Amino acid sequence: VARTASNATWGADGQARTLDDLAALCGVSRATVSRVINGGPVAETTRRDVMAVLERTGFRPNAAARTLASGRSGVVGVVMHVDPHLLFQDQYFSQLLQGIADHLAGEGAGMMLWLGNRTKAEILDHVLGMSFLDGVIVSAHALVDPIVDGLLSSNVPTVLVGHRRADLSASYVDIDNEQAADLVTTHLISLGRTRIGHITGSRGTVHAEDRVTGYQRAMRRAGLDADGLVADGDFNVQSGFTAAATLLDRSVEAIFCANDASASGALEAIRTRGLRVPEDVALAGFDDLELAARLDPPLTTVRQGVRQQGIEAARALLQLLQDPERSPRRVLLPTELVVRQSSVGGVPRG
Amino acid sequence: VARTASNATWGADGQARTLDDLAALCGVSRATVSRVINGGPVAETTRRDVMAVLERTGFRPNAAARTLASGRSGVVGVVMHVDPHLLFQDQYFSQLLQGIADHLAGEGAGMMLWLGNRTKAEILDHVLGMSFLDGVIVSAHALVDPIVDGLLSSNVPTVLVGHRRADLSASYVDIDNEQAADLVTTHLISLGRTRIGHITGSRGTVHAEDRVTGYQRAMRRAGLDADGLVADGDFNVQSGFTAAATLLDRSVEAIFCANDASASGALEAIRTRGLRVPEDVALAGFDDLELAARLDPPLTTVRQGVRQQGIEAARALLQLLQDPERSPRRVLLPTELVVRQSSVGGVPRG
DNA sequence: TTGTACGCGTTATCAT
DNA sequence: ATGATAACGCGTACAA
Repeated sequence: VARTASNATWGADGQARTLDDLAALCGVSRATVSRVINGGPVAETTRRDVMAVLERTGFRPNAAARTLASGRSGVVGVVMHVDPHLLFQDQYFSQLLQGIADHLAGEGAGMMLWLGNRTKAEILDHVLGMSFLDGVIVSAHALVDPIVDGLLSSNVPTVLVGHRRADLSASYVDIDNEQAADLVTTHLISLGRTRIGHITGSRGTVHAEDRVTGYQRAMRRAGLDADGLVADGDFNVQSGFTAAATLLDRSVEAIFCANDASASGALEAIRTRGLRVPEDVALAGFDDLELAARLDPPLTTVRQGVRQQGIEAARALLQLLQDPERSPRRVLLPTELVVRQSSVGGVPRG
Repeated sequence: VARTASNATWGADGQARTLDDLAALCGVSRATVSRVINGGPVAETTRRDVMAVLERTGFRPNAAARTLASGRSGVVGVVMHVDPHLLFQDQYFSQLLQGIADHLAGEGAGMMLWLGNRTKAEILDHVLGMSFLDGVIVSAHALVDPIVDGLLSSNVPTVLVGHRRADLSASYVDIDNEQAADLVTTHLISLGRTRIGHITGSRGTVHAEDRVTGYQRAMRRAGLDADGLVADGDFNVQSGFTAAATLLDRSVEAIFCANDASASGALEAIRTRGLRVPEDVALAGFDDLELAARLDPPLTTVRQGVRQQGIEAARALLQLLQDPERSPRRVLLPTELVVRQSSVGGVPRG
């Protein structure tokens, strides 16, 4: 490579590799070329000339140098630290990821991704090590999570998907899990069932705990007893099957599952006992992923726009980056009860 | 912020922000601190002292500056440009992604991800714009793909997952689709069936075309007629249902589907006609994702270690980066015929 | 409108 | 073993 005083270099093919190369090629200063690239004030004729050379050489600015000089990389981190078995078993995280990726790509932002294949401490360290990141989106589902804590106490702009009580001053996108769970439970109660069980999600996650709380609230309000009618699951199909068996032993007439996947497991368990849905046992899930409508019978559930949550999280982060002085963004997305045949499809009981 | 001649800065909290800060704090030169961080030759006592300050301040080197100076970022790109509907509908891409992410994380490498939410031209441009990437892994499934072409003709170290005839000189990880398809088809033939149909994957993809070729090869070798017994699908459940209906009209006795998802659709179509699997129609898929073993009856299929392909792709890329002079890495992973009840489970026919 | 010159925070080379 | 000092390639005040 040849090198001049102002660090211009040419590759073997004669292509321009640095701003100085183009400056020399165009007979202008490096600053002018930089202005053409970044949309600064440049005479129209000059711009035209430089653009031509730019096209011809296929020049690409060095991203690292650009980041170092400007302090921005155009790249955000996305952290979804989830048990691998849970990660893509249903479409929850896929949809979340797609929503985020869609919006970021649409805005021209890049995305670094961390999935749950290391310890939380390692991931936090790695993410913070990527100091060029403009910001981070992190799934905040666990009640105690060093990654979330670490990011929030760092100076990296951060948006949570989900939130804990302690995260009230952070930026986040979430739904009102408690309210939604109350709604489904109340729906099941309105069918005339009294022994209504609940299959929880993974204990220790915000989603699971809030949905339990919502379920209990609805039961209490209706004067119904929820004791012994809560069986722990972990958002998984298999756990739904197992937990449902427990509840069926206690002769429940309805089951509200913390998500659609566990509801599909519960459905299987009910069938296995020779019971009918919804005649003998009414069933409801949570999420309204594709799966729900395809079950037989189609599943009553709570629709939460998971993909939309991803989009909103990305949007919130980019807004935060654009205007760092702005106060935290907090987005609470609406949910909707979707009534299908798993709760009201059969012949009414009473 | 305070600033000395050698660009040392302190944040409001007194934390060290640059190497020069630590140098000043330790009473050594910036070079020495750098050596401590990167494992250069340093006196044991000095190292201990610097390490202590390093811990205390929680110092993190600026990644952009490091990349600019060293020419390496420790970040690789992963491009999976796929139709959103196909992306996470079955677990193929999830598993691939997880394999890649696992290995990269294990080796301490970062990962930038591009999914298929922009045009190929836009994605290629964006990826090449991230000039700090040490290398790229790209899914090469389409027969014509500007992303793959662009990356291969760039000077970015690239590993393909899948490959076309034209990519023989590139680095790639793949399986022998033609051979595997031949194997399944031959298995169905060995059951005594003669009218064996094939539901293709998305035409224009390497996987789909190679599997058609393998199917045809097996049929020809057995002296069987494949004319009119090939129905186009697109790797999707729905397409499997539709294509199977077509084939059933032509009274096939067996169907080989290009993947498990379309096989599950075909299964549904067969059932809808009141036919039995495998007594009336034997069925086989491709991939052996979780889905396959869970179908009723469990699906005969070809096991390809999708997750393993991801791991191997990541491994190949990292090897390439470690030793750039090395010749291209080409990995052809084995496949395995997994015989389940969808082909041999019922009462034999003849 | 354009050019000059400095700064971004490292790594790496070369003396010492 | 350690310390100057020169890259690395770009952004951007400031001056012209």
